[in-house]
Amino acid sequence: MTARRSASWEGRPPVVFLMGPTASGKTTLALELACRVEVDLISVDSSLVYRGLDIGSAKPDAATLRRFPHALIDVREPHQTYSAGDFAGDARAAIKSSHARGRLPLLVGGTGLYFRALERGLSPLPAAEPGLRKAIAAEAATLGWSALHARLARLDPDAARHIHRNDPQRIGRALEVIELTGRKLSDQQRAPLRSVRGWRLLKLIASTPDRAALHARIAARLDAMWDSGFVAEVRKLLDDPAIDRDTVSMRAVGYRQVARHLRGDYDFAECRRRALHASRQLAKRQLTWLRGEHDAIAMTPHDPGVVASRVEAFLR
RNA sequence: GGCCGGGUAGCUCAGUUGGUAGAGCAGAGGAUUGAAAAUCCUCGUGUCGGCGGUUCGAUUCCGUCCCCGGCCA
Repeated sequence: MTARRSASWEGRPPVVFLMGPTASGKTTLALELACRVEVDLISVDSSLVYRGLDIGSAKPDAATLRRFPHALIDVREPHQTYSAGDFAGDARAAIKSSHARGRLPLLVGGTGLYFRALERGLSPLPAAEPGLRKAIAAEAATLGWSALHARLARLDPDAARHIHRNDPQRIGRALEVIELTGRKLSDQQRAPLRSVRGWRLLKLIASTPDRAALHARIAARLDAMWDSGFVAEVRKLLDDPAIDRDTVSMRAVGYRQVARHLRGDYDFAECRRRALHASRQLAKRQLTWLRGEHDAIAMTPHDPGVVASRVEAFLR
């Protein structure tokens, strides 16, 4: 409809975020928006980055992606890792190139940390170092995580105060950063975040009428996944010797439960039950992130015309 | 219709030798700095099926009625 093209955006170029919990209909809404406004779609989703995670991640199908190309989908092999830091860099580059072509970047997804890392920036910390991470995990296996938390309390009392003693992931990361930099994590996090916001930002949330409606959508979508061959997809991924159940991509909701079912930990009925539960818990955590987005506007996903005019008004 | 079990949190159940009750699961709220679909933290008042009786006090004992199983007819 409105073909809005200019050689470049003068002043602060616009960016739109479309956030929402799993199964909220945000992808459909983004596609409908893309039919009405000229946008460049950029995915903000920690699972869609992996090639081969298609059915269980609710990735748009190949035909849809050809018609509506998305940046940051299928940018890693399933045995590799991707991080918030990777995302912040990649997304910034994608936004920049979109602006250079005079277009509107539309970031759509449900990964709260990725949105935050992009909007507010990250402290300048080193990336994960797989060997060191493995060494710390091995140490924890013999000494116990409480011993490592105690060590953190010696090396960086402030960080230890903020990290719960039962939180192995954050204890490990803190020790990793201290080891890699020779400095306290808490000191490095105190430095102001270098947020690179040179844009005007419109934040939209795809919401459902209530929690029960979201739960119903989650259940229906999961059923459709089983019918589309989700189990076979996971079996094929696990055939790759580089992939096992500790692989980051296999910890995603649904994939983890199916992998355990395929290993014989429980039957398919139990697998379905657990996958449904995990999906609902994910949605709940996503909603917690979204409640913190005070400057975002909630939209019902079923009203693409309204959303489009909202975006048009923002561009004007 | 008779006999035997049950009826306690959304679900499955425990328990109170009579002093108005607690686990698991489900669910909810929160945290979130390179694994984030990850990793953690916190949260349990419910006519103890209804009505009566005994008792200072009944969810607990007694009676009766209702409901759900099982067996017998």
